[in-house]
Amino acid sequence: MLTTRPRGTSDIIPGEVEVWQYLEREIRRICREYGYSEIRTPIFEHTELFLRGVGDTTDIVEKEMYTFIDRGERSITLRPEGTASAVRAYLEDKLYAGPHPVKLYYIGPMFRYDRPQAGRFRQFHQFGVEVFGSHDPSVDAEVMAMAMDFYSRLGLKDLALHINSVGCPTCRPALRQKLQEFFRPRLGDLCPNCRERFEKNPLRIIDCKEGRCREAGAGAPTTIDCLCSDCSSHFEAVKKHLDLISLPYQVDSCLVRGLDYYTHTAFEIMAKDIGAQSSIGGGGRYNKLVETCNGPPTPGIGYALGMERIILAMKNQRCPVPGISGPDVFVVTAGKAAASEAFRLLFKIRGAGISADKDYQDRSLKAQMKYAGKNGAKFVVIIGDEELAQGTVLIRDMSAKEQVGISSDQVVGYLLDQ
RNA sequence: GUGGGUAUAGCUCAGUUGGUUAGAGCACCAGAUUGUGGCUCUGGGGGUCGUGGGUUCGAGUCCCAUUACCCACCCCA
Repeated sequence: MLTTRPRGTSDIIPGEVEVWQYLEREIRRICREYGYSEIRTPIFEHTELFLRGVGDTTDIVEKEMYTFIDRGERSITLRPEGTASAVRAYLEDKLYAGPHPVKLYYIGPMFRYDRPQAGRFRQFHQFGVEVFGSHDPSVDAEVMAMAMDFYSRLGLKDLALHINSVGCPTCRPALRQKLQEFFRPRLGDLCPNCRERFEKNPLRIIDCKEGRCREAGAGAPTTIDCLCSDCSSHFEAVKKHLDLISLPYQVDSCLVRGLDYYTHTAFEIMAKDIGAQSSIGGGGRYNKLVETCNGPPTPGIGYALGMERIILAMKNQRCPVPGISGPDVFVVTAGKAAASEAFRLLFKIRGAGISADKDYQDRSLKAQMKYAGKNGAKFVVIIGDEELAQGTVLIRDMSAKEQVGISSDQVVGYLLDQ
């Protein structure tokens, strides 16, 4: 072997690809039902899009981006997430000029330079949705509901929806100040990481998973304590809408997502039993992001899930995946002379829209039958010297274990009737 | 970026205190049945034991290094 696949990437091979195709089918179906249209954006973008969009103090931007200089000396980055590109396209392709809200979805690979572990890869796949142009809290609820609906369609259970409000530029400064006042005397108790966050983004301290920071943060002011009246009433309305459709959730005032663009609503869906990387999807509102990208003031909300993690959860919970069927017909030959006729017949059968295959390994009749059986062929068409001489073939129904002889020009018609 | 674990056939794994020619199951191929699949039986192919050093009369086994993978921290989907 010349080389292996790069670290943190994977091949999706036959036998595994079927669950991906199933997921993609279900994604397209639910998106159509909820009124989302697909958008496909480039896999790489100008680096500045993510610096501005995702936020240059985030871990993603600081240490996880695949950034390189192209031959035209432009700084290019393999997209680490989908929202920034969607916002860029919303502006660049002037989607803001059309009717609102604009509801988009995407499926595709994302890239983050992390140490791989269970449920975490350097190239991974996200399905995400974005809604531009509505402040309505019912949209927040609908995005969460759609996510939960999607999981339940796949048969996933035991998921927890955590929600929070992270405030807006009106209430952030007050929260920031309160947090700094609270943590200033406890700075020594915090992890080195959080000591840096103290200046840059004190909000993140209450979201830190380190034991010492959790202890130091006990009793710290929460985002919810400091919400301005707009944020507060929006959050109450979101919860009301979730209640209206009886969607269970838990308020987690420590939930602060790692992307800078979130305002108001933030949420995350957690799964047990998929390892330490238990977040199976997350999102939130980003009412200032379009402006940050030099667009007109436009509210937005989005959500994304990691497809690898979904598949992991589905495996662990033994969720059924629709089976893949073998070819409808397998053409088997006995004797060299029959091969030409079999090849001609194979294409006639395929020409009628029936899936059909044959042996390519010069195997014995018995081995061909075995191969056909293993591949799940529904019917086997058998041609040997005798059939060739008589202008007939045998058609064997594999599950019924019965076979009939018919004239070779009636084969397609016979198969179509089955 | 930090820590722990693992590496033997295509896959899952045995391999004792270092000791003859490194095994099993599954998978693959063939035969039993010279024209008929799933079951059974028999046989076969396939391994520089991750890589590079070292210790030893002798290393899959012990030591060192290295790489890859897995898991966790962190971060996130």
